[in-house]
Amino acid sequence: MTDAGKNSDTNAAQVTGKPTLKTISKLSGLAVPTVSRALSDAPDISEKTKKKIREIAAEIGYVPNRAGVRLRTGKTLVISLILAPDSELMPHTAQLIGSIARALRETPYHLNVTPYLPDDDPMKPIRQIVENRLADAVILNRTQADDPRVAYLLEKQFPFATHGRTNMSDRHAYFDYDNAAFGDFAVRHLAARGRKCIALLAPKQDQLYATHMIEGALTAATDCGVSLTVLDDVDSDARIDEIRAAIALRLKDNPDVDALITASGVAAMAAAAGAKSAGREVDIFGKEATSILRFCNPNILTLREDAARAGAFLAEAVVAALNDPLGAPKQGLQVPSEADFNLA
Amino acid sequence: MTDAGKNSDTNAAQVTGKPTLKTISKLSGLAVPTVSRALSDAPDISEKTKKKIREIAAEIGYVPNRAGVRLRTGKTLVISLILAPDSELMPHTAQLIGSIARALRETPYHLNVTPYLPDDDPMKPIRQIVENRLADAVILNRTQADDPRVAYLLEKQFPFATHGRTNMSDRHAYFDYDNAAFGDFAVRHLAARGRKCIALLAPKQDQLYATHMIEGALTAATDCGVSLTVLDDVDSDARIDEIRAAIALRLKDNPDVDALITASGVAAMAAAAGAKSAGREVDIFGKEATSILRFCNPNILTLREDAARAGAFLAEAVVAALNDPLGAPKQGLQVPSEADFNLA
DNA sequence: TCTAAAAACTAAAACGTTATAGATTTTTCT
DNA sequence: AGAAAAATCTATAACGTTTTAGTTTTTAGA
Repeated sequence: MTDAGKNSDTNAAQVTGKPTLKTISKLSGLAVPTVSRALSDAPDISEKTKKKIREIAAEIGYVPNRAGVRLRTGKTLVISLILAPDSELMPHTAQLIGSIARALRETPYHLNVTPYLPDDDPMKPIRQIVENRLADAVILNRTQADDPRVAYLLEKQFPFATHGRTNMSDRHAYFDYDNAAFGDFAVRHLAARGRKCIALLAPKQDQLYATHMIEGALTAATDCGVSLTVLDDVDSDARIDEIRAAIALRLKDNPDVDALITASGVAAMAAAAGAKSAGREVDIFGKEATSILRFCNPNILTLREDAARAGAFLAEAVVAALNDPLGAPKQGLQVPSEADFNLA
Repeated sequence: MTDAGKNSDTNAAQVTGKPTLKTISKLSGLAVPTVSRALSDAPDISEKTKKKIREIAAEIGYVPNRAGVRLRTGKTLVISLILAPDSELMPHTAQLIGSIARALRETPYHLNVTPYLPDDDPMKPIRQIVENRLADAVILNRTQADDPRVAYLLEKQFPFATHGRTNMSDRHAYFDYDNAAFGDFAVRHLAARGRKCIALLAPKQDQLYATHMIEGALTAATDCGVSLTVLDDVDSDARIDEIRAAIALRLKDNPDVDALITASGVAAMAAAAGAKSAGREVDIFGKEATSILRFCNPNILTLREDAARAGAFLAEAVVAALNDPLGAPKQGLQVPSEADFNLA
């Protein structure tokens, strides 16, 4: 066979440099497309050939060139995490990022990070990614109930998953915490400690998690026969002293309040300080905080959110959406168990 | 000219889809390489042509295809941030990531995140990136004094920057905090408050920042006439109660200690709790903590580390290393000013 | 005005991959 | 044994870019 002869001529040569399909082609005497199809387990390649090629590939440590794949297929092999400005300041975000990236190691996808500034149009990075095909899918790490980015991605049929639900959640993959259960648990726990007048600090914005939290807290309050007031949350972007002062003010305006539920760890700490400076003894129940809050005074009860689990789930969900665009979107909810609470 | 004629024939056609050099070529009647060279401002293209091509490119919103560039040039246009397992748990890491990525928006580079697990070989991700050319440069976010990754990258002449100095720092770009100045300031401040017997919790490992911290603290202590003891830091991977207990134990073993300096915010909080549970009144000075620590009891004095500045610097430093591999590596040090301290 | 040099442009090739269509070999069936 | 069918493999082309080595045009020089 002239072919085999021609190939074996060049066998010895050119084994330096990063191995490519061409390298395997030369070493095996098979054509480049055959090698490609063998490695992708195509049906029209014999088992014997596949085995041989896989062995050579393993031996020389062949790794597909991403640029080649990308150019040919149009896939970027990149998943982009859209980082909202305020989430950079949340202690769990690094863990979320790390766990997404770690889960993606099992896949061909790499994680890239796309942040934007408070003044930026949140749609801009999304549009750039979709229009210029900078990624195959995106993960949104904080969403609003009516998130225009979600609407856009759904319209464009661009694969994505969100951290936090939206009004369109039945149509997309997400991971969220069961904030209704949190509100419920917090109220019941505080009621069991003898608290009668509980205030919940809820953000003004269009945030679904606050809605859920309030729902859960309200029904539990009715159930337990305690009162529940919803107060405007303090501006978490403000300076820390201002937060404390704002909370002290709310407590003065509501003299009967003997317990506070907050949506964030920072707010919880500020609440603790605000309560102290107002000379009030209140229980504080905070969400989304690190366990170090236990060391605060007054004690802060917290719900531990499992960012690592969220990240792993989001990675799997978004890869599932890529592999099966028509399948049902993966949806996960962390229902808090007793063990997730750091109680005093 | 047959050429112009041929091109104008197809002018109207094929303006759909993502614009490429070919699109501009057709619209302008110039060859693809001419367009390419015009856009990269090559010397052998006339100004008139350049202007024309740039206008068309802007009008149709041309963005170079990354896969094409990547395949042809071998550059990935990616910078990879190596995320150490423990840094995922540090509150500043998300901000570091965000600020690196934001700074890179001014460049053609994208940021991707490569985490590894405590059990993983730290060299593995680095080797993969270098050998398979998964990125053009890396940023290491925590380094040891004798970091094998740094040695490897130097040997391979692979561009990188580190967050934290090493023993080889004169040969690579880095950003670090001036921990000697921190140690100095902490001791002087505590001495000024009347403390006489200060303990510093330092990690056992091969960490240069601890060495610097101790150096600064020791000279200041001699200067101020107070005593300084260096104690083994507690294992920050341990459960939070264990950290607290470990600190209480150290305080019992050192009955004269009336102030503690810690290297991390978590340690500072644990120290506060440990001191309280040991019934001791000590001042605590912690580094690398969020300002919420101010609300703790006992009060914690902290040095604010500017993660955003670190990230922006690292991004610039690594891009500079890419653009000028032979130039002097960019090195930055955050020298703490009075304003960086959150004092009680 | 003619030639040499400089300026401006183009043709061809290549990076590594995969899809399509076609070619060859082997197997199966009569 | 011969033809049809199935199995296996290959040649070609293309994705979008840039580099190299030309080719053509313009300018400069005599």
